[in-house]
Amino acid sequence: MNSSLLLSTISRYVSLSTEESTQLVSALTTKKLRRKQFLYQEGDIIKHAVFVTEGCLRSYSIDKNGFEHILQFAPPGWWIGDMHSFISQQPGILNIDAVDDSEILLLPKTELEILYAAIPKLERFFRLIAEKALATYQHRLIDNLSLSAMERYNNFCQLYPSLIECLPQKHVAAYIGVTPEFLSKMLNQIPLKKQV
Amino acid sequence: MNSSLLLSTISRYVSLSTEESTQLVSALTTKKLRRKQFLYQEGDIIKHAVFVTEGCLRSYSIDKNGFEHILQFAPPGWWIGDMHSFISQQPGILNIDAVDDSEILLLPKTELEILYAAIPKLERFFRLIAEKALATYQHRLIDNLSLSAMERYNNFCQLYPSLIECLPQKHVAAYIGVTPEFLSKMLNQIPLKKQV
DNA sequence: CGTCTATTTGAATGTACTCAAAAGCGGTGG
DNA sequence: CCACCGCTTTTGAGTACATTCAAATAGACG
Repeated sequence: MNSSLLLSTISRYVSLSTEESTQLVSALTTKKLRRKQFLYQEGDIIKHAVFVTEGCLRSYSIDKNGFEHILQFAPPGWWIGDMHSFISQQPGILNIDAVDDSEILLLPKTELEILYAAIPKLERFFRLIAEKALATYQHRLIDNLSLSAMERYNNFCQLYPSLIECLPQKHVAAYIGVTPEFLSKMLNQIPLKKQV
Repeated sequence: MNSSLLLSTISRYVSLSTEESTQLVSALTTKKLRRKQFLYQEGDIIKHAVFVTEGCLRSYSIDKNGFEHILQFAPPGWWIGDMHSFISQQPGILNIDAVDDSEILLLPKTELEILYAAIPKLERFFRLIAEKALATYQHRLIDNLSLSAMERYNNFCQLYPSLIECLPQKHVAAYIGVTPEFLSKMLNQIPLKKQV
């Protein structure tokens, strides 16, 4: 199983002993996902913490008009999930699927609770990454409230340069909060404006 | 010191022994804030976890055009802060001030680190509230991406019924992401539309 | 009362959306 | 290898939602 990426990620925050690492890894299962394959759909209860080792997943909601709004992309090394469903064990509002063929590690919530008791450092790790994710969402919300569509696009390109190359434009649009048509016009009208 | 609200809040997540509670409380300091008084300004480094016991604080950023965008209101029982600055100890982008005359508890980050080592249950508590806050931000972001201004306003009224009564309308506008003028028109044009 | 801030109102403007249709592009099967 | 299919992107015209700027009105507080 390809758990080395997970262990090296954890080691940037806390240092686990060999036994602790082994205990953690033994709680994991691997899963491969085909492009466009669902991992979770709206209404599901999230039973696992999900860590991406290959490919790319995304989480998104579908509004009452049928439009997708993307909350997060998860390339290798990232966690992804519907946090509300995960902590409350109630049906979630997010869909999670694979943008590319992907491989993920699944850590059952029930196992995680046991590991927290056995390995306090693991609880610290999840506290730290929850805090970091919280900071990221705070900034994203501020950006959505204060920046124009073009500024949000530029921001996205700066923050996720590797993603911009591999994502269909409509996914970028659904992340920054505009329609695919508008993003297309916005990007193609830059040269026109400069020529005038 | 009025730490009972903090202790009862914590007890909803983990149960601390009397000694542990005492140890925590001894790390706290109290501070009173007058209406409109700053606790932190953009560029400050957040050195404390801040818990509100009375009144109401808010965190917000000011964009390049001088407009305020409110990230959070914190009535009694809530934590507030610029998480990125708190965890990285770099200058923050948020302003935090008192909406009403308020009283807060300050827990220095340095003390908190010590407490984490001494009281694992406290680390669990902060993990749990970080995860809960994360879930809240995920939903808020989805709402901002998918709902109209009117729907975001109704949402706000439902989620924070006690706040709506005591906040100036322009703060509500700065939270849901519209101009004060537009919120005013929106609220006053409902009856007009219904009369026609 | 007077001052300061918040709210309301109006007209003009702008940003982004809707709907429709065409063009591009990648994969698949004949 | 080409033809076709489905999906993405582009383009255009018309529209809607929200902003800007300005000015009037209302409220709060010393």
